[in-house]
Amino acid sequence: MNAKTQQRERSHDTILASAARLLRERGLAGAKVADVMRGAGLTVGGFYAHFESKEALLREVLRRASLELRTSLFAHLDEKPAADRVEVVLKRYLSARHRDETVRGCPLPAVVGEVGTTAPEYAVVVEEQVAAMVEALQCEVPEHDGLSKRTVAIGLIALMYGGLSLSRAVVGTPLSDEILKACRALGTHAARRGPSVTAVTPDGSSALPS
Amino acid sequence: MNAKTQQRERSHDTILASAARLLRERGLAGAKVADVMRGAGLTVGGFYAHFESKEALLREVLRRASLELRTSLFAHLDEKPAADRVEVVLKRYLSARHRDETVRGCPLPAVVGEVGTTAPEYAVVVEEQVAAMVEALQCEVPEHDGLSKRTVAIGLIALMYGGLSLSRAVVGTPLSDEILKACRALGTHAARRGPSVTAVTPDGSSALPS
DNA sequence: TGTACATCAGTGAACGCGCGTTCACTGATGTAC
DNA sequence: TGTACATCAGTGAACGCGCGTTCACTGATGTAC
Repeated sequence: MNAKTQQRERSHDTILASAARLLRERGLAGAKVADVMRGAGLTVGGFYAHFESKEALLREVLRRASLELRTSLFAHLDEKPAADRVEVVLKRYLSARHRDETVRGCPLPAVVGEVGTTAPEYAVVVEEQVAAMVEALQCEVPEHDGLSKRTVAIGLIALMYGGLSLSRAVVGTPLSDEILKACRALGTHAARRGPSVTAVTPDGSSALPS
Repeated sequence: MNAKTQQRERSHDTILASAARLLRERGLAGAKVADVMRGAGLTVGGFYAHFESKEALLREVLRRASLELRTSLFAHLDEKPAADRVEVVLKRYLSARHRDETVRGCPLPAVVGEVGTTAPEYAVVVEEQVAAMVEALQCEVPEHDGLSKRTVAIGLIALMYGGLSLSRAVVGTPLSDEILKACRALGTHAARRGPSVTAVTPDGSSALPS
């Protein structure tokens, strides 16, 4: 292992780290090559010795950031009772800390809108990463009378992603915290065993709404 | 009313309509002034006789598009039984049609990500419009044992926005339809009356999960 | 009613700026003898 | 070990392109007499 080769690998990693930060903070279009390199303590010109293109870099960064998120989101879940695990994930994802630490955490809020509009070239990567999230989360969903675990997992991911995105968009207003709180509550409620409509009241009458 | 004045107003409206289409299809940065004017059958140069800036135009468009969405989303709800109304709204918002008709419908999926990252100057408008959606939806939420109507409304909006956005980002894959379906199901379930955990089974034993 | 002038919606080219990408060059590190 | 040459990570300026905005101009419509 050369000093040269070592330097090269170190730079490569620094660029990836800088790009990951900027991608989450500013999105695909906002993560500019010159800024990424500046963030890595380098100059623009050197970029193309490390990555084929901006697109190739961001694809790689998306994969890594997404894996990182799953790791931290599902960390130490085995220490929690099975019935609480979804709630723990909801609390972690829909926390004020996760909202405010734009530099870390979930890359989706900064990316999904662009992929649906001007950057469809990242659709495959996003699909892979959302699918991976679904796979991971559905293992933690408790038995549910009305809905499949996969259905609950997908719905919760949409709720979490939507809540965090909206909360970030209106950050600074009271609505921002309210969104996080409401999504945690609704998510926790929705993941419960239920469907409450088929439940029966203690006196034996049906609780079905008219 | 002059022919000149009439022409001016017609152009103004055409520009707004063209911008509304492009904003939903390509987002804030993607709705380029030249394209908006071309879409209105005009040329770039004339734009600044109608609007102070691109930002002023898009602000106006966001307000209008958002109002339009609420109107169509809550239309004819009085014809449905009160208990079904939330489900109707969920079905309308989370439909394949709404996903595919990018040119109409909800402007949020194309906009929220940018507002949270590179376009915070639209945060106030977005906050207003999300708040208006919450106000409108909470009136349709049925009584709920565990959660306030407002909490349910906010959660459902995050779920709908998140589901539609993700579904659009992965459009073309099987996951896209699956997301819409799962969000409809989870949303319908979550808006139901009970917290199911306090329900009691017919034989009188508690249904509380261990 | 006709004529001369004023108004103004819209045109199209240009300006300034920022971006992704390329490329000739530099200088430190590595290699051959 | 020392010397001459090769390699290659990184530099910084330039290229081509696209964007928001400006502005001198055009020509149809409106107004005054």
